[in-house]
Amino acid sequence: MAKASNRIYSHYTREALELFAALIREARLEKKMTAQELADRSGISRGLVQRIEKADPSCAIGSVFEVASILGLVLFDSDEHSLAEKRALAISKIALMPKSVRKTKREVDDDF
Amino acid sequence: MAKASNRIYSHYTREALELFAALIREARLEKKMTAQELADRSGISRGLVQRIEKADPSCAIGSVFEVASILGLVLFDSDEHSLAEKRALAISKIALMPKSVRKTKREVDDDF
DNA sequence: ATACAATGATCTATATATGAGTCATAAATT
DNA sequence: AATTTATGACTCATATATAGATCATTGTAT
Repeated sequence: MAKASNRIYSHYTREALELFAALIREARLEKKMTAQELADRSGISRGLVQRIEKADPSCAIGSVFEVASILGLVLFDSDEHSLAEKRALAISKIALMPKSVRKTKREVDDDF
Repeated sequence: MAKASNRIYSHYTREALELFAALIREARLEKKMTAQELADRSGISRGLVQRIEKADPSCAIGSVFEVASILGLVLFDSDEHSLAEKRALAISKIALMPKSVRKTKREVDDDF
């Protein structure tokens, strides 16, 4: 068996994973697609689709996003900006920031 | 080397991955956290943080979400409903749907 | 200008995710 | 009610992601 990997995840992470999994399964059923079909179209195995729909944290993020994409799920809630725009925006913002973080003696980071 | 896995991903998937990666790096720099620090707090290695920030599709989704969670990134844009609420909603919706998809002779699924 | 710490890149070894089956059960259509 | 397909659960073999180094370089701060 896959041994379930005894890693620990935050509550938030688990819930996000479970929501994502539920959205995927919901979309698949809505589109009346079998797990096998979805697997084929996504270029992965049926077993992996099953694990994705069970919110297995060890699945490759690329596979999960691809499945979501095939199902037409909207990632990162595109409201005003498109996905590409948001990406470009974030990247240009990063360009303006210090490229590496320097730990001075100034205690831990207290930015709140 | 990791051999980069020659899998193919949709354009949408790639952009989503890159946006996610950018948001993570941006948040880390904003919080003045070193890659090592983020790795420690997330329970992963620095190398993995690097790959995540480079939008490597093969990273485990659990690790990526955990990193995002540590950085306080909001997954699935919680507007009206909380993450948990959305999850519960999706799950109860699934419960009302047919549990398995049946392929009749009625051509492929033409739902558009 | 110098020092030092963080990053990026790369390598190796090990753990483990994934694909490819199989089987039993559940559930949808007839 | 009977049939047949999709699903869920499991096993095994193999590919590969990950941790854990090290080293060169870049960037920050003094």
